[in-house]
Amino acid sequence: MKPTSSSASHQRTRKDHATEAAEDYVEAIDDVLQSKGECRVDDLRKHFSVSHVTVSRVLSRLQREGLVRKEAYRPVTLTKKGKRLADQSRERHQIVLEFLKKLGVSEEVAEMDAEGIEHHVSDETLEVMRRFSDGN
Amino acid sequence: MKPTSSSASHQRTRKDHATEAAEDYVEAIDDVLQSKGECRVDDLRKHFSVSHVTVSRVLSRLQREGLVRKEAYRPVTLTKKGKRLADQSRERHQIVLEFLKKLGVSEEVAEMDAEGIEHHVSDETLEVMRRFSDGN
DNA sequence: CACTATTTGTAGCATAAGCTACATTTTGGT
DNA sequence: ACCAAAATGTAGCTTATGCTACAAATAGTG
Repeated sequence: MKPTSSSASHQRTRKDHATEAAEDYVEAIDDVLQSKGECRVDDLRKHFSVSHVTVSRVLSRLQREGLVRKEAYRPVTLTKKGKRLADQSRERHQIVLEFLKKLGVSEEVAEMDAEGIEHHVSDETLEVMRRFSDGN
Repeated sequence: MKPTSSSASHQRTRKDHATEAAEDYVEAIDDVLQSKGECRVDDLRKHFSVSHVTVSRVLSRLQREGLVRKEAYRPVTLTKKGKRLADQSRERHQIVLEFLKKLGVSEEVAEMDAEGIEHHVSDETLEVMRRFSDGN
């Protein structure tokens, strides 16, 4: 179970879409937890604009992977591993977002693009972005 | 058949993974066509490091969508629509790549990141990147 | 407490992309 | 021309995400 991207066995597609989803979900869960105290399937359903069924199934997978805790009809919580991933994801997100805004991209568009881009930026590029946003 | 992203019916996930694949494929096909004169399933198999079966199935979908032409055991060609998409994709790719390099990201990493990023950059951001690369 | 509305779960279907195994067609070499 | 190698195709399975429809649990209200 190595998320190394260029693994051996199955899957593929730069960084795995599954991993992207995991990052998006833990990030969203963490956000909801911080703003409302608890996070329900329905919160995520609204957040991602998908059916509750899709949310439910993704959460099951994330639970299998040890990122979230879930009991039927109860709120969702993040494991330590999930919280760590959420923090990392949010940090990447913030760096990309800040960078885009500093670059001159409008607030709304920067927000949208950051969500798509954050999963595809290497550590090197991220560092360059951070420096750019800071002193330059 | 609107690629508007926030459509009504099914699908989802920012910009559709299917669309990303389409862009990657027509871009790759066009590259191979330019460098070798013809493009075979096997060329794409190597390019994407997937099985020939996967390539074959994706090509069938792209044919359904009117992007490529395909006959059993023959080389693949691009339709006008496919060629147009390839050109657009390559242009985006080049802009992102140039931008990253100008930013200070190393050649190899810039190349890798550009592939991931190009599908998630809005026209606005792309324009900002272009300007940055040009005069600044 | 009961009844309804909301939330979540399950079943079952679709599409996309990944694979292996096996069949078929082309190509290449003698 | 023939036979083996390489390239493609097909069948069939997997995982991931999307949906609708229907069932079950929780919550809210009189």
